[in-house]
This record gives sequence, structure tokens and C-alpha cells, in this order.
Amino acid sequence: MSDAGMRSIKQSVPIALLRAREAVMAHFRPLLAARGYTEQQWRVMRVLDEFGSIDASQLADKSALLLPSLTRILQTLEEEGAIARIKDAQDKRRTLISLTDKSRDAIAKAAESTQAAYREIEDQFGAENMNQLLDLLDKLAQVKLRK
Amino acid sequence: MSDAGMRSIKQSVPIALLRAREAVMAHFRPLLAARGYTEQQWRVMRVLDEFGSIDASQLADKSALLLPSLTRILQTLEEEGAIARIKDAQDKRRTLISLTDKSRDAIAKAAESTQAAYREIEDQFGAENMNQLLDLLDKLAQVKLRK
DNA sequence: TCCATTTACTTAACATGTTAAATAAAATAC
DNA sequence: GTATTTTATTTAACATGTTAAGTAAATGGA
Repeated sequence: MSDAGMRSIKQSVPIALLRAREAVMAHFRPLLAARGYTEQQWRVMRVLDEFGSIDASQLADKSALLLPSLTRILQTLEEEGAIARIKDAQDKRRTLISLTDKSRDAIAKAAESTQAAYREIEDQFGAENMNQLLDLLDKLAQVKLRK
Repeated sequence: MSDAGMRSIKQSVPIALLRAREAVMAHFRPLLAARGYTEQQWRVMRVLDEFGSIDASQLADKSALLLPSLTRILQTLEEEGAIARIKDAQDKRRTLISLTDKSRDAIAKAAESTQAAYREIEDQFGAENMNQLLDLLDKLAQVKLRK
């Protein structure tokens, strides 16, 4: 109220992104929780499933996590026997991470239900809208400011 | 690798939303941090600035926070003297929250820099794209699945 | 009226987000 | 070749996200 020129909170892009994401995740989260995975653990496992054995930095980048978060998540997943870590022989700073056979099976099963939910969302939202949205989101993520 | 039919992680809507949001917040967060606010504290204060005195549930809804998070955030803001809480006289379950004069001034100042950043982002991204994006995000947030 | 239910928070417990600092190994610069 | 800088990851500290359970006040019947 102190500034009539301030954009309404409803028009805020960060909040709109947050709400849209929350609406989508509300459909997925219960499916993952039923199998004992958090959203982030699932992202990590999907990336490993898609890319095979990669180092922690690449894994963090591809799964959109910060390294400190990834460190903790990998500890948990390792204790559960879902992933394995080995030091890179050439570069001993690096840790190479990969799925275990056990988790590969678990992922395939969990993926069935998440894919079904994804198709339903795409049905409701429209494939056209979905492509357009992904395109805009990618453009927005590229925006660089001067300075 | 276990399922050739699984959507690539790059095509994941939740991750695309997360990356876009992170790209935008990377511009705002330092501006808020310079004034000692987190992103969430700032959301709360902006809502209060826009709507005046409202109860915790409405505040949580408008600022896109869960109530447990809001409870903690309000404790912090109250200790800092940024907000005040009073019990609703009619309904003693409710707490009415409002800004202090002190924080109203602080918000007006911080808003100058965030608004400038917002305009820059809109310049780069395009007002047309921005409107289209907000429209799609709103549509996506509305999607309901059967069952 | 009374009790079961609902509503509005709050607390608790554990996972993740964010920033800064620490550590160890590799790469670079003299 | 050794000191310096950079890179990869971890640890620490504090804030928030998420779910479940707890508490107190209002509501809605029998």
C-alpha cells in the first residue's frame, strides 16, 4: 500500500513459477512418497538412470541441485543401497556415482506411475501448451542482465 | 537407460520450472540479501504491504508458503520488529498480522532495486513473452486430474 | 447442552535450500 | 620444481519445505 507503482504479488513471475510447480508436484509427490523417495532423490536417480556413471558436479547440474544438497542426498541413497560412489582413478578429487542394480529395477517400476500422471497432465493442459511453456521457460532461464 | 520410453530429464516440466525460477531469483536474491531479507521473508512483507492486516492462513496462501514455514518466518520477523501480531478479538483462533511503520519504509526502499531488476528482465525476455508465460503458468496451476 | 467435528494455527522431525568456510587434489605460474 | 591458484567436494550453520501430530477455539448437530 505504500507504493501504488509496485507490481501486485499476483503478477510476480517467481511466485507464478512456484505455484505452477507446486500444482504439478502435488500430483507426483504422493507417487514417489509411496515408494519412499523424495522429489530430489528421484531427480538424482533419474539423471543417473539416463546418463550412467557421472561425477557429482555434473550430477548436481543435471538434477538442478546445489552440491551441498547433493552431498546429503547421496549419503542417504548410499545408506539405502540405491547408489554407489567410487573415487575417480585419474582425478582423485572427483567421485563417480552410479545406480545399483537394485535401484535400477525400482526406478523402472516407479516410472510407470509417474509417466501415467505426466500423460494425464499433458492431456489436460494440452501438448501445444506444454511445448510452448517449455520453450518460454528455457528462454527465461537464458536471460542475462547487464552488470 | 533401463527404459527407453522414459522422458528425458531435460523435458521435465517440474525441472524446467525450477531452472527458470532459479535463473530469475539469482537476480533478485542478492538485492534482498543486501538488505537482510530472504526471498520468503520478502514475499511475506510484500503481501502484507499490499493487503494490510490479514490472518496467517490468508497470508500463507497469498505468499505461497505452507503454514509451518510461515510460523517460523513470522517469529523471525517479529523479533526483528518487522511485523506485529494480534489475536483476533472475534475469533481467538486467528492471528492478525501487519507490518510495522519501520518495515513499511524498508520495503519501499528495497522495492526500488527489485523493480528495476524486474524491468530489466522483462526488457530482455519481452513483455509479450512475459504475459504469455504468466498465462500458461496460471493454466498449468489449474490442471486437475481425475481421481 | 454437550460432544463430535472442523478450523486455525503451532510444534516436531527430518529433508532440502543457501551461503560461507574447510579440505584435498590438480593445474598454473614463476 | 615449488608456491600459488583453481577445481571438486564436503562440512557447517541457519532458513525453509514437507508431513504428521498436537492444541485451542469455534461450529454443528443430537
